[in-house]
Amino acid sequence: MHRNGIDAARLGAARCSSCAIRDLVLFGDLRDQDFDLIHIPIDELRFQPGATLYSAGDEGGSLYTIRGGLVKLVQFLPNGTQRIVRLLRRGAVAGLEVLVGKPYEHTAVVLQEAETCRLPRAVVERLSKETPRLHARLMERWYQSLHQADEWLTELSTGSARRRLARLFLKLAADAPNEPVLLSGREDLGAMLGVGMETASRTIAEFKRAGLVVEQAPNVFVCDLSALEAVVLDG
Amino acid sequence: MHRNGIDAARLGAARCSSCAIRDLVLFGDLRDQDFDLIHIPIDELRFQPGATLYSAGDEGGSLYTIRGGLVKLVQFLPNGTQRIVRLLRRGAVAGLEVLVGKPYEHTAVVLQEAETCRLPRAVVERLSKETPRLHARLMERWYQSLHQADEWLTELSTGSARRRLARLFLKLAADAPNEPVLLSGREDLGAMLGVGMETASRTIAEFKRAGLVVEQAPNVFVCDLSALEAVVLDG
DNA sequence: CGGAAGGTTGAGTAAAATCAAGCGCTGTGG
DNA sequence: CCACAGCGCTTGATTTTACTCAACCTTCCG
Repeated sequence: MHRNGIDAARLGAARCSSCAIRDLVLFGDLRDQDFDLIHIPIDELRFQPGATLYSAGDEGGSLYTIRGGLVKLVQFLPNGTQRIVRLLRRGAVAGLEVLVGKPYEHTAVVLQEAETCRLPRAVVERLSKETPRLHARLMERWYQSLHQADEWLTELSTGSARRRLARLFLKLAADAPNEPVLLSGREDLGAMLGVGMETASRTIAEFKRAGLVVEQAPNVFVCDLSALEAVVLDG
Repeated sequence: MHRNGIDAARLGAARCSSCAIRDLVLFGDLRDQDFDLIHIPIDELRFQPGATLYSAGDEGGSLYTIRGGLVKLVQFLPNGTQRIVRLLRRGAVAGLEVLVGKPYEHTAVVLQEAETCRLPRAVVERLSKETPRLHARLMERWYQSLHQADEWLTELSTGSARRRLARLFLKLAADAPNEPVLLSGREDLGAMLGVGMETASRTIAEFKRAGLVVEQAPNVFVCDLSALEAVVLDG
């Protein structure tokens, strides 16, 4: 089911050559002449929190470059529980699997208002045939995803709940220290760390009591990074 | 440290055009003329159990196509414990990360005698520039790795040790039912499931008592697949 | 024969799941 | 304006699970 129609706001056709975050996005080092090859417009879409970019099992029509905001990739287990396998932020690409002809593997749900560029599969395939520059970019994106997947396993699914939570905070704080870390509810937190939501809640509470984090507003955390480092190491 | 010199037996230069598993390997649909582009020989290497293809942090010189056997990719945590993040079998590629200029992310250790083709980075890059056919193959390999990483997280790092073990047996038995499943020791088993080795041992013992598996010889298991399915579902 | 490595098993402890109750918002309708 | 239902979160009590430390048992091999 495509909820794009109701959840997404179309901002207009993207003009990649004047993209503000050109150095980050998939099409970043294409040239104007490359774009002459395609005549399908690339839509720029804005999604509100809770909106779904696509659902697991859907036939993949498009990739999405995340220009801003936060998107979770969720995988459902047969038994009904769900697990968040990755978080996508500015510069990441969602839905790479459509390039090998597979349906979407995850459900992509927006956590923080997200701006995206929707790249129809045909466009990427066409450009990919013609311009080797795009290949390097594509491989980087595959690599980023794989790297994050491995990290997720070793850092967020190993050790006690305390350690996992500490590592999550550090990871989220990494690219913007001094900025508070935004989360999206205890349920999601549990699904990221592979623990129950009660355990997530209790562990957060414990961190707050110990002064490791301060919850400024619901789901907005100021972190004591060096203290969190200590938790990761000493337990 | 390169242990290849002592651990690997060089079988000779590979002739891809007459490869026995041509439809599986990375260079499977290249043509003779493609190979004219390179003059670096591709070595065919055989590794004994325990041998290391490469170590995490090494500057990546080569990719390895796994032609047979079994290889584990291990990631070490700062605290010293290790976690197996993936298993590579026939047709898989190890060390893709060198294609984006990164050092190896994991240590690749042979579990069952492995036959490999070592593809120097320069060869893959050169061929990749010239022949678009290789791109599709490369993307498939990235996809396979990413897919397996996600599966590993949701299936082998979620739920009780019983469920995880059952899912592991099912996964290993999947592509050759009726064949016994080969494992490589309780320590590795724990590192795959993210549990201690004692827990792995106890859980195996429990499965044996319940008749879910029979250990024909050390680390050789005959599995009752439907009974294992039941464990995954009902706990 | 003795030693080492891998495996098993037990007892005690720690951690997390589970079940359940209660709290504090927010939005809705009387 | 207040009552109340609903949701997300917290917290407690209990049970289950896995970790830890330790002993012991094989098997293999010098």
